[in-house]
Amino acid sequence: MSKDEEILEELSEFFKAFSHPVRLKIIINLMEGPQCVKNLGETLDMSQPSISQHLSILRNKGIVGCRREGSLICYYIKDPRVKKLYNLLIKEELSWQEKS
Amino acid sequence: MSKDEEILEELSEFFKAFSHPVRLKIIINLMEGPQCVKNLGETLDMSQPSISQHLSILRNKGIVGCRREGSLICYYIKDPRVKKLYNLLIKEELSWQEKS
DNA sequence: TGATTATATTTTGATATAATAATAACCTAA
DNA sequence: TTAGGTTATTATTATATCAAAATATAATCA
Repeated sequence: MSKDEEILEELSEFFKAFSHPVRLKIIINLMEGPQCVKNLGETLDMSQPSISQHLSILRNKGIVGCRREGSLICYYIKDPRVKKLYNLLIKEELSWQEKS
Repeated sequence: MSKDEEILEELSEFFKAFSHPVRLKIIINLMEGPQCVKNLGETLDMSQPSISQHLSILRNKGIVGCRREGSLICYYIKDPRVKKLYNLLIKEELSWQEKS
């Protein structure tokens, strides 16, 4: 596979991370700051395994990172492109977010 | 479904359009200007039905539009978010594109 | 150590998406 | 009207994704 093909593969994988409403929710929440899985689950009102599965997808793509903090595992946005994308296209669509 | 849920659904569908390398290629080509299906097929070296299927996906999401021009059908970028996204995240990753 | 809380992984079944081949539809020109 | 070139649709099969349930792992605390 050529260099350009690889780039397109990687880019499409990046966008695939954003192509599910639950993952979008997770990403939007993490944009406000690092969160542990438990908090995410409570905020989004979803089952723990479901949250965990989507987090592992985001982790495998390098979109988010995580660190253990005692008994909790704290997730945070890792890929710098996320912030760009959030500011450019996502933030302004969200009615519950103030535009700054 | 709440308003916010709908927004997230729509956004995730938008990103899904970019989550396949062939669709990315098509979009990148169309960013340089409108193109007929035949040209796209030759440029991307892909089967006509495959191109046509991906174009119909992009069409259904409102990402691209098309018009007939004689015996050809000409596709063009329709969703204004595409240009933003292209300039922000895609252009700079492509080695064959000059950065402006 | 055992119990509890927090998180991850695996499995299963349902659904969606993909590639390919075959066919249909549409336009133009002879 | 027929032929040739262009595009779309359909059907099929393979693969990927999804949600949900069950189970496993890891840390903390009694």
